[in-house]
Amino acid sequence: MPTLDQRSEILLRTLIERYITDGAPVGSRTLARHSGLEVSPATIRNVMADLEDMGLIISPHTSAGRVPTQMGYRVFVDSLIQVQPLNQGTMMKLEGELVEVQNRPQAIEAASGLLSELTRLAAVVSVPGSTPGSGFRQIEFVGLNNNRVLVILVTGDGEVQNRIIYTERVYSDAELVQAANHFNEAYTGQSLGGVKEKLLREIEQDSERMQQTMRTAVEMAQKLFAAGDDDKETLVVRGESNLMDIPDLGDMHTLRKLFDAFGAKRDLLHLLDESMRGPGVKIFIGNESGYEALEECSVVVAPYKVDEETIGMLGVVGPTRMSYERVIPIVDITAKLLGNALTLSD
Amino acid sequence: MPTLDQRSEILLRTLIERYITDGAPVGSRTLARHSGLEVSPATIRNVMADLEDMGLIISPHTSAGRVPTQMGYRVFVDSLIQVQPLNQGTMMKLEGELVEVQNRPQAIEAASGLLSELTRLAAVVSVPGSTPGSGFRQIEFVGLNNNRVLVILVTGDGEVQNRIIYTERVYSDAELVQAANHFNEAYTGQSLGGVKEKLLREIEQDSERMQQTMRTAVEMAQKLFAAGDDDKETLVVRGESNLMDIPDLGDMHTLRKLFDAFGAKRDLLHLLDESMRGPGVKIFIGNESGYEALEECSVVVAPYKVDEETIGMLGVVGPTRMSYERVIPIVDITAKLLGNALTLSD
DNA sequence: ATTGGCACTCGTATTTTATGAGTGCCAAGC
DNA sequence: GCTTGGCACTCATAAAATACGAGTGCCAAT
Repeated sequence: MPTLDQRSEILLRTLIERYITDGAPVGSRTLARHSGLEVSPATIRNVMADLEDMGLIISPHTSAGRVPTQMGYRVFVDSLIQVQPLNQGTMMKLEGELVEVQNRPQAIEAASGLLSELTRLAAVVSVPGSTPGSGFRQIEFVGLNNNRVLVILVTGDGEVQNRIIYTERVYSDAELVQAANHFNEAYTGQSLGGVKEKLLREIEQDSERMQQTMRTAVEMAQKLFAAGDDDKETLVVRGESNLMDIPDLGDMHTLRKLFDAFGAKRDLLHLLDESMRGPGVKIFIGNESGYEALEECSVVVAPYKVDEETIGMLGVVGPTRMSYERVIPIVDITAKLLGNALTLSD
Repeated sequence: MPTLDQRSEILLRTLIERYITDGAPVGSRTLARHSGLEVSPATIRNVMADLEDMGLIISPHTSAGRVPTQMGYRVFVDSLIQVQPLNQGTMMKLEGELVEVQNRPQAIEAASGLLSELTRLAAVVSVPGSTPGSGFRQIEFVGLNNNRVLVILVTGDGEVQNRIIYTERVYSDAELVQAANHFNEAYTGQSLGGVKEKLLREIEQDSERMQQTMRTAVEMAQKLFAAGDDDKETLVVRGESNLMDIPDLGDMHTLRKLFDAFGAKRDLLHLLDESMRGPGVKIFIGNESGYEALEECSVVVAPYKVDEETIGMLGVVGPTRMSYERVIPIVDITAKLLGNALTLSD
């Protein structure tokens, strides 16, 4: 990264700020008026030429002003940005709506809604699947018709998973209750991974010698683990339609690809997962994200933590030309508040 | 509805068919060539003038051809349409993917995916909430920290609902188990409505005289009903982005309103609910739906039934100029197959 | 190093002109 | 009394011509 002298920094910053608010290429005269520097447009033109040589700004055509390049934005968010403190009202709103939340889905809903509403961009929140660390708490088997058994699994943090398994024969209610009791007595409090491991060991033993109850329990368990994790980590997207009002993303083709990405969720989820390491707000500008659909976009995300441990990510997707100064603190605070809300309610 | 003679019908039908495929106003010469009638353009112009007087077609401006009005489309779908039998391949695909489905969410997912893929439009599927008729089957209470109790309710059809209730005091595991037993013994198999009613009667009695177990059970029940239905009927929308490729909905403003409607879900859900009565495919053309966001759209929906009873709706949203002849049978069959799949798996 | 001056570029908006599909109407024909 | 060819007319759309002006790069002067 080439080093910039003070004046260049000021000019680059004001250029980007103006471009972000106006959306039009910024010329030397405008810049002279708004930079606060007491120099003529001609001087500024010289500096601008230098900035262009460095690859920080570019002019769309000969007789237009300059616009920031991706690298320009990068420098801006890394070292020039002056994030705005959060407006009193929005702070109140965020706290208000996130505190009175009762459970996890409600919290996610509130956070995504608030994010998209406050930033007027598309909000994304990654929702962790089965919390890996949380222990086994209770299990119930409910017999259905057609050799099917409904399994209800409650984990330590109060999450409920249920899935249906198909069995080879019909089990009586009594058998199912016994099997459940076996689990509940033997494994309560242990981690799910631990339960799985112990069970596999039990299965290794000659099943002929097991008593009937155990056998039933073991068959259930096998089927259960075979059914696999039903609840993958997933992604909530809200306020996509906000992006349709943004002229930068005007052409339908770009927008279509973006919406497809929202629908598929896979790529976005991957992007969020990858940036889970490390605290604080992360920003992907344009193709930094590595996904074609996000070429014209920036992604601003932050991790949210429950009990000091990061369990998911949240953020917004918007045009490269977004108001980072306004968006960053919103994403930052929302992540913190969501973490708090979940810590309290879990 | 003014009656049309044979020739007018043929002309209206071919005009609409051509307009649907080409998207451009249809003139008298084109119509003469494609109607199969052996008459001159001049004659056709006379008929077209009549059709315009009746309000079935209209010309965007003096020197363009004609396009169908809303009323024109209505007449078309009501009496002129010649629905195409379902393509062999798509039939196979529908059956294949909908048969191998294991549970309700999976089925809904498959149906919406198939609908949007086959029609290249936006698919909507209404997902019934707590099935009102299905009986009470089993309940479990799991104590959490902070005076919270997790309630797991299994209904007769194998659906699981869970919600968290807040209690005034801490209950021991034993108390909770006893309370659950009370419910499970007393109410299994009864309708949810019936359970609620009986409980209210129990509550009426002086709670002083109840034994402790009953008291606990009753407190749980009160809290539970107060918590209200968590799982409302909801709506799944898939393939919205298909609509962005459709030139008819080209202007961003229309599209934005449409996507907002998809996001809010309320209006669409209401529309689907209202048309639940009666069997078969229903079509709302343009503002027939009564919602501004759908002004430029048509909605094609059909109810799906489990055990002879309609439990939800499914269909597509697309431009008024959609290929009804192709879409109607797809929606129709998908509804039937989804019903079958759910009947088998429930 | 900074600045005013100046010729030059080039995207955008506006106007002009041309094109042609389609119409309504009329008078003649079956 | 339908049907039809003929014809003048309309008007959206596309292409070409013109005007405008914001912004630039460069240079000579300070």
